[in-house]
Amino acid sequence: METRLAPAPCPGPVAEGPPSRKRQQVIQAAAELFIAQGYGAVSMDAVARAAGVSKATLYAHFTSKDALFATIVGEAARQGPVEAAQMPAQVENVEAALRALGGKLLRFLLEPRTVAIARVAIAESARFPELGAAFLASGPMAFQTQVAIWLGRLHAQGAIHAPDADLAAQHLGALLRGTLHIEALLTPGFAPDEARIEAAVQGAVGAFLRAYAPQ
Amino acid sequence: METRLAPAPCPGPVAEGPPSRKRQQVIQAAAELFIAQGYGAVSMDAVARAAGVSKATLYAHFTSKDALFATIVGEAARQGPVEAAQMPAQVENVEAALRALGGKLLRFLLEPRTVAIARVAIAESARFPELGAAFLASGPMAFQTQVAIWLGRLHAQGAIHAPDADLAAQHLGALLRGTLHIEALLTPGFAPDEARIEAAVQGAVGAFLRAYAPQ
DNA sequence: GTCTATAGGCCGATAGAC
DNA sequence: GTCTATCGGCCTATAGAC
Repeated sequence: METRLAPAPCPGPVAEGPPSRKRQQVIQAAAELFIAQGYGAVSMDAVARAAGVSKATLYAHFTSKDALFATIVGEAARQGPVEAAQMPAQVENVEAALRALGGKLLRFLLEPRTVAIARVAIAESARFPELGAAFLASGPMAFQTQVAIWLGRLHAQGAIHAPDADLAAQHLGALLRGTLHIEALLTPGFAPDEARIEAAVQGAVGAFLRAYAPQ
Repeated sequence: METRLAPAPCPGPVAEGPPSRKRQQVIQAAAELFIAQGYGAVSMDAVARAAGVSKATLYAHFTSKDALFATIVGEAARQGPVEAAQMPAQVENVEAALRALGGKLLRFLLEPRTVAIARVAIAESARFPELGAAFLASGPMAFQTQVAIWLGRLHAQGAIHAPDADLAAQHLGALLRGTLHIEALLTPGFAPDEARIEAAVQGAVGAFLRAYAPQ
């Protein structure tokens, strides 16, 4: 539900193994490898080598390659896209606020790391269903829920006309993603220039405001 | 590497090797396996077994697993989503026409086979860049180009107001996809009920028409 | 062209010393 | 906890008979 509003209330270790130094090395190295190359292309040997530990140490901390992968991607998905500060309760200029939010979202979605994580999550969601669900819930859905609340507030203020705030949030997100998102997912090294991003944001916000203008 | 760029005009041998019976068996079996399970999870043994041939025969027709995979997915991507017949030159009821088109597109995008192909293409686009590009060009982009032409015609007729038909087509597609597409990609076995699909189409077309109404 | 049989290598996971 | 060394298996790809 909430992305990154407050630090976790329970700071203790959660699942398996203490947060030792080698364990952190493993997690960081594995994250880089899995995100960059995907599940199948990364061997436990490669993880061990990159982390500077032996394979036996690897298996002392994670019971299997699957478990390691699930841990890595699960944590990576929990990095929320936009902070709540991006959606102020009171706005004087709706268009400017939407453009700021849209620019933040779209730029986040197109970051190479974000794209790589999404690609891995989509690729392995068939093998790890709970992983796909977790990514969906803590990523796109969490963001959309926040936006829906915000748009509902704007509607109550009369700044926009969106009786169904959930649908409006879905439409806003969809318009912003446009085709850039799928292009990025299918094109390794995709990096649109700033002008195209800004144009996409402007076009999306324009269409959204025409569709959801007050009266 | 033997990616096919242009669709074969008619029957007849295409790339390498004659279209023998065993070859067709291999292609069909490999397509099913790759689409269902992805590149890494499918072994050449499994393909040979499913096709009812030996591995040696496999390698007699395809030089490597990579080449076989590229052939399969390249052909799968070429199955266009919507025929041009779905976009008549003259429309009396714009909303009804958009709903028909949108329903067709969304239902196609959510078909299990379509989702599986998209998932595989996204998953392996890092390893096979030309594959991602081919999928993008012959899938989403081809459809969007057709829609843009159609919307441009509607604009000229005064049925809608879309001075930038390309942008309008992008927005229409985005609104239709909404969150259903990404949900399907991340959720194995995702099957939204008809009511939800119809509601999504109706909401998307409604928003599109408000944003692109003539005056 | 198609088969059987196998080469040769890399992978995930473990045993046992320290 | 961490290491070195290794096992058993499955993988891609090939050799040679027919």
